[in-house]
Amino acid sequence: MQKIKVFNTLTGKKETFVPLQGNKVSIYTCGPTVYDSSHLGHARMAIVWDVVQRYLRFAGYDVTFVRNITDVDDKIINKANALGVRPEQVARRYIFEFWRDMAALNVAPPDVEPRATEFLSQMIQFIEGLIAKGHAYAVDGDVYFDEASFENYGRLARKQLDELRSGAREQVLSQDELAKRKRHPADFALWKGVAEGQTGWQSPWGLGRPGWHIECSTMIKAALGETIDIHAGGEDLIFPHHENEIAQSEALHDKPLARYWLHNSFVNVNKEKMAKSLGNFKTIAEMLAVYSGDTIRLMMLQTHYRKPIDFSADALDSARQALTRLVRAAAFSIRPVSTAFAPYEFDAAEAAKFADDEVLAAFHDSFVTAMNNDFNAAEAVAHLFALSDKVMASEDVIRRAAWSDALREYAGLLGLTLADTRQELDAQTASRVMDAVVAIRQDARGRKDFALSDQIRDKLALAGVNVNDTKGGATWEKK
RNA sequence: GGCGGCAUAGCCAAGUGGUAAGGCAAGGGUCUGCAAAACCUUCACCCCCAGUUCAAAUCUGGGUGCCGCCUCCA
Repeated sequence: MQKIKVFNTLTGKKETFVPLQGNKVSIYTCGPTVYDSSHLGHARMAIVWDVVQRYLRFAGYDVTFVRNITDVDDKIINKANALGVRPEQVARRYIFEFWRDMAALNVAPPDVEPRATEFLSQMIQFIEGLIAKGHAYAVDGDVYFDEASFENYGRLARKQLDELRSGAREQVLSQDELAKRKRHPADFALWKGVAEGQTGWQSPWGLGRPGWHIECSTMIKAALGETIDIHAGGEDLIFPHHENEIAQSEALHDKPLARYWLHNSFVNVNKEKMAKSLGNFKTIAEMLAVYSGDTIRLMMLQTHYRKPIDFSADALDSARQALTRLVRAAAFSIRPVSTAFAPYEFDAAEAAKFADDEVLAAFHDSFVTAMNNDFNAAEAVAHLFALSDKVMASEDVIRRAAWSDALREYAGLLGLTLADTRQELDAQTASRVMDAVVAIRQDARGRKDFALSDQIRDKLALAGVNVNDTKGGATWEKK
């Protein structure tokens, strides 16, 4: 078993990863709120935890990876109201879009993908449990978590409850109604009452909707249990989202929610966080129209996951260029390219063969050493380039193929397909190529070189394209 | 204001005590009708100041600049 070090936000240190039970590893990450298209920031999050999940399986762990879908949310409801459709329709549309984006980025689907709407009764039970233990209180159809009743509040984000007070009070002043209801300004909603006719569910406190944080606590419990190994997400979720999850779950269960808290940094634009609210985002679909999933992934992985990435076309162009070199080297592999949208599995039997080759044994060691150090994919990628150099420089056909196989296998561990698309023409390129051929033929005709122009037309016909000479010039069409 | 983080070549970036991975770009060379690819090759005293140490990009203190969280947010 590999000795993997991970940076734990809870302690602020790198720690040796030890699962709770043997080699079983439970991971939960907060998935998308499906009210709009996903942008590159979401792509980074998905890619980072996809790689972690893949690497842990590679390292021999029996991983259960859970990523939820938040399909109950004010933003979804607002959008549905604006469009005059039902909230489920908004959610469904963006769930499909999210899945499509993930597939294009070769992000393996999670083992379990719970949706908030499937867990309403469990959430209500969870809240009832908190009230019974004196950690929550109901007021006029709302239920709030009583932060003063949970002494560890603020431990993850390193915040003191009294420090929060000043900031929170300003919020509350503008919301008099809330101020009257809450015991402490920083208390957060577990359940929010809504008026008849609005989107909501029946509960002991009347019609209402769950608060944002309770769904994750509830789904973690349902899918993985009361204590999980790894809880991961974007660093902006540390506070208040993850802090509140801890408060809810630990207040109810009296045991740690997660042993390791891992957080990824952002994608920035001009050194500012890419965010919906700032309007500086690029959607995944927009970028996929220009760059391949592999290119986007390589760009993301060349920076360590806890460091911000400044987004730029330059960075993507650079990654595309670099990727081409890996693809060329991987093309010597005789192994099939797998781009199936399926849970990742490392081919251990195949990899065992690599150990007989000293070049590959050394490569394996350096790759694993890099990844064991808090998933340093940037360094691991550097080793891929070193291996691809060896492939390209080798004249031993047998070894070259073996090295290329390994390149593809380990790249796959990082989620890179290295699919060779160098000779796949998109419609636009094909059209330009035809224009070029037709122009050359026109030149030949201009010189009355009919032997050449007829040869071009015949060969194109064999290739499935008819050229038609008209008064306005030559046109072409597929047969 | 409180808390946390970052500062490495033209650009991006890894590296937590022993004298700087990798990618992009650029220059030289081999090959080549030309070009591309490939191969060989060149390119950094690590923001500033002080300190600890035989030894610091790496540790400590101070400074400067930038970012994130404290409100929805990956």
